[in-house]
Amino acid sequence: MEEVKTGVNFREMDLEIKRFWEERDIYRKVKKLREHGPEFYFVDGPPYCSGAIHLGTAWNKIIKDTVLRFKRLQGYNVLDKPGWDMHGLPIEVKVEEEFKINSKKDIEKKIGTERFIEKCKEFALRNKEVMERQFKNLGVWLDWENAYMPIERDYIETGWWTLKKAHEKGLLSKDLRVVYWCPRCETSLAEHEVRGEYREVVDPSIYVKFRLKDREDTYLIIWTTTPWTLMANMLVTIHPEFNYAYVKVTLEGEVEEYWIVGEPLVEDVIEKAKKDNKIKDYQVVKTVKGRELEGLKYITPLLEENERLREFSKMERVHTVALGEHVSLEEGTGLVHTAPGFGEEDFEVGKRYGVPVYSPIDDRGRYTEGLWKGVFVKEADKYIIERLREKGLLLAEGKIKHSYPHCWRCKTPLLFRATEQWFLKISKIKENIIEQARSVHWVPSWVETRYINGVKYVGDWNISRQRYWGIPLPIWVCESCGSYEVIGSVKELEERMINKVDLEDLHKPTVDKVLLRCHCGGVMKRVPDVLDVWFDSGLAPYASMNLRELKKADFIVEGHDQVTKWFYSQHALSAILFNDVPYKKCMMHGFVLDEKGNKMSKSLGNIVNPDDVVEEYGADILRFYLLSANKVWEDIKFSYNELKDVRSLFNTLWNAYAFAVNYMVLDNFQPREEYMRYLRDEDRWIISRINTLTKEIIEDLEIPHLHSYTWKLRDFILEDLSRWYIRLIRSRTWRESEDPEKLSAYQTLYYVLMKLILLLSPVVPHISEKIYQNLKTEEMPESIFMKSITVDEEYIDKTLEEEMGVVREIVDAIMRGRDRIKYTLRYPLWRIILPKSVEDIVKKYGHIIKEQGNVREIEVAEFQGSISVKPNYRELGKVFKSEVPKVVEAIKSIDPQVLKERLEKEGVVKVGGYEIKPEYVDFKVEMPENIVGVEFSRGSVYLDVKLTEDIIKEGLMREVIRRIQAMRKDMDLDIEEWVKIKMEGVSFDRDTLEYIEGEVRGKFCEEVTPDYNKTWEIKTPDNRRYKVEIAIERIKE
RNA sequence: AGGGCAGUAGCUCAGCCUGGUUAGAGUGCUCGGCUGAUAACCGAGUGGUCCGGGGUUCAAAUCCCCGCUGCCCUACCA
Repeated sequence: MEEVKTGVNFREMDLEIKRFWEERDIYRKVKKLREHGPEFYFVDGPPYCSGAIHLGTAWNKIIKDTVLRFKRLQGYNVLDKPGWDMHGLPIEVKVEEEFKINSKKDIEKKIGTERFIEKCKEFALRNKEVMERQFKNLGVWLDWENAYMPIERDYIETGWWTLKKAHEKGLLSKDLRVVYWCPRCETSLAEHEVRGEYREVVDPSIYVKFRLKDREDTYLIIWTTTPWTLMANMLVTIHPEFNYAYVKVTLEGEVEEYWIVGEPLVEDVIEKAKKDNKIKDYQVVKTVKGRELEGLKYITPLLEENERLREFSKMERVHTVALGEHVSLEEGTGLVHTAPGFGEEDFEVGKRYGVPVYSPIDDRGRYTEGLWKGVFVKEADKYIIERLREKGLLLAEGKIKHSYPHCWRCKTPLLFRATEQWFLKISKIKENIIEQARSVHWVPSWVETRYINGVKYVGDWNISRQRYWGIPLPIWVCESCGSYEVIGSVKELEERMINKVDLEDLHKPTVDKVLLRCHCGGVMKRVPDVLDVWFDSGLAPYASMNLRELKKADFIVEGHDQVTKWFYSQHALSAILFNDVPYKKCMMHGFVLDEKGNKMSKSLGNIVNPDDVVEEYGADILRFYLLSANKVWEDIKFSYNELKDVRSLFNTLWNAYAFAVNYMVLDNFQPREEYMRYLRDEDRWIISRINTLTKEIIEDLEIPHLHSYTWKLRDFILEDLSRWYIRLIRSRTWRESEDPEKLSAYQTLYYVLMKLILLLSPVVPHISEKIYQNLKTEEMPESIFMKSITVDEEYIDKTLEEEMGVVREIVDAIMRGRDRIKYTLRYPLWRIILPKSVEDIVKKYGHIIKEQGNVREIEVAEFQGSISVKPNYRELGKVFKSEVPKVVEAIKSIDPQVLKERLEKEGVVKVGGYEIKPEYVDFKVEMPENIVGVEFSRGSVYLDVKLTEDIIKEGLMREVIRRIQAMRKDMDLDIEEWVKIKMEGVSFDRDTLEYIEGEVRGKFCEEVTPDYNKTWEIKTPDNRRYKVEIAIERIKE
């Protein structure tokens, strides 16, 4: 053990400890040590290689590191591969920026796919390095050298294997589907790319009349915000269960028409129509259920403008009324214009009715047919509106502000367009997924609801992307017969390929070159698509280990944005392959927001860089802060003030540790079991406390409830250790070197600190290791992380813990009372009176109360005074329910003193017809004004102040000691340094002087050559004033 | 629009599951005290429409319903 300086710099310490771990290869040694322990399989949700971590990703890894360090302390062999998300559009975009290009055409024509891919790879790897360094700076111990990377051959192969399996199970399909399409980037976008990209836009809002084919005066009224989709209208969908009204409308010139509108919306529609139409009168003439209208044939309004629509209308079910549950009566007319080529729900309805999926636009969003061929569809809106007006089919026109998806890259409003894509048919196994989700241990538990609700709404998973940087789809299509095959491994591919391609790397464009022979004799070429990046990370549970079987993760944890993303994507794949969920326990954490609760973002300029925080405070302070600022599933408002609170907490810990060690060093203390024989009550108390704490913390970390874990540690450090235990043993530490009571205090401190730092080590690994390195003996393991976390049950004494709690309350009450009457701690209290309820406690721990409260006598007696009664509502409520107020009235109607005595004698007392039992009431002694009484949980403490000469003298003595000590401190003397003191203005007897000398390490002399002198004013409680001059001289060697 | 979570002191948060009459802690501010581990600590004061409105109950921060606000997720409601 070596002496410890206070005023610690946690950042310097954490760098020192990181060096220590590095030089001694501690991480590997710890892994090795736990090699044969029970396995704990952790799967890291891979962060995207964007180039820099933020506080949220820092928090994420700190949670993981803390939990895993704890599992290791429990002896588990933790599988702890980190992972990286490396493919995908975000990196492609960055690389496009580097090349100063921005279209697919440029990639293929100007740069070349090969060079482009090469650059993406470089970019991902470079970012990975930067982020890895940042994670390491936080003290995160993961198996960085063996991290999983989806760009590696094995990983890609696992992806192929997965798809092949899915195919074999009939869960892979090629379908025409409506997808998001960016007309500027000329590509489809994935659902997740659209998330968070909804913005408010103003669109046209029009009501259109669709005339029925067989009745010239009857119209279906529809509402739409995308007039351009009318060019592909196929159906009008209505709800089968809703009521639809035939409204007889009388227009200018006595023209009568019938409008079919959802019944509750009639007035609404008429109101809207009034603006552009002279409606003289209207009347609902008939109401029918939606299903009765099914099959009605109508004339689509843009029939003349699009040749193709005319062809389609000859088909039986085209341009008829269809039924759909998705129709609502919230807005519009209750009738929905349906264009299967331009909308997901429309597509579904269209499929059910077997009408063509008609999507007459090109990659850039321009019509490929019809009157406005070549015009960008949004541009065509106004022409269409005009045309409808001319044709008399426009009922009303307006604007609507609503949220609409945009391209996250170029901010262009997206279109919906039917294209051919590859899908995993989640719809077929959705019920299984939901069922499996119920077997997961979710933290917090309501994530289950959220997850399941999320899954309920997901459709089939579109896994194909018309992009470059991703796992290539292992699907080859025959150019002659159109059949396709899914390849499950590199070996299989090599066996099948009919040309010669080096398959070292499996990305585009390499695999694109591979040709296979079809059974029909034709040549098969790979589909050009790559996989959605969410497929990459979804593979992680087995691909990270290169497995071909399910290995359920014991634990995963990610932010709340991942509930419907990674929690789902990996489950979906495992459900397809193994019919099971790939994790047992799944925890969700929140986001880190700025101080005001805003999201941290570049545009707001409020981003806090974790590296900067670590640089200023050290990694441990940030770690503890992030795990204690809130419950893990709630968001954290990042605050430097709270970070400072954490720093001061660890300052306190450090000072407690320095206090202990410095005295131990001074006395050359060596820890020994045998000193445990001399334990005093307070020692046994804190030893019990630390073991209770250990037990509770193990439970908290098992869940894991990291907030209770850190909160309990904080309370222990501040309340139990620093503010109480050290205060109690202070006097024992000044004793001479061989005093067993001092040694037992040291032994206790040693034991407690060792246990404490072990509990702290998962969250503050550097500080704990630093303390451990100084406290450890030769025989102990090289690093704190090689130790095991255990509870010494035999030291737990619950009664002692409770009783000590009461002792502390009493002492605190004494302090409060003293404060109230301005009677300082330096003057002894002649006597205090405590109630009978704490008689045992006084008997056992009276000495502590006396010492801490500076009390001479404790008397145990019931204070005689007027009594008041307080009803115990909880108890009364149980018995009397609604009678409670009457019972309370009855209780209050009799003299409390009488009630108390009778209850004591008779047990049960009848008042006003109610039986009153002792547990129904509490009695309280009212204190007269002139008595100093202070309440605590078991009654009151009464302070009896009597100023005798003797008491004043003792107080004066303490006044003097305190001042000399203050002067020593001013002089910056070492604790053991001796001084000469000259004192004038107050006198003491010989014994007192000697006592003072002992307390302050000084000798009173007649003459000194002062190094420091000072005059003090002392006022005693009996209002005597002393002017005391004190001069101190250092004694030099 | 639907789902989940949150709303309590100037600020950060406990308490709510399991209802009990004086709603807590830390921090901030004011005043006082203590101190040879502590830029620490202790005490007093300051500070609350427990988001709003209904309901259940003898009793609601707590349970129920309806709203409002914020965050996340889902969503082309045409």
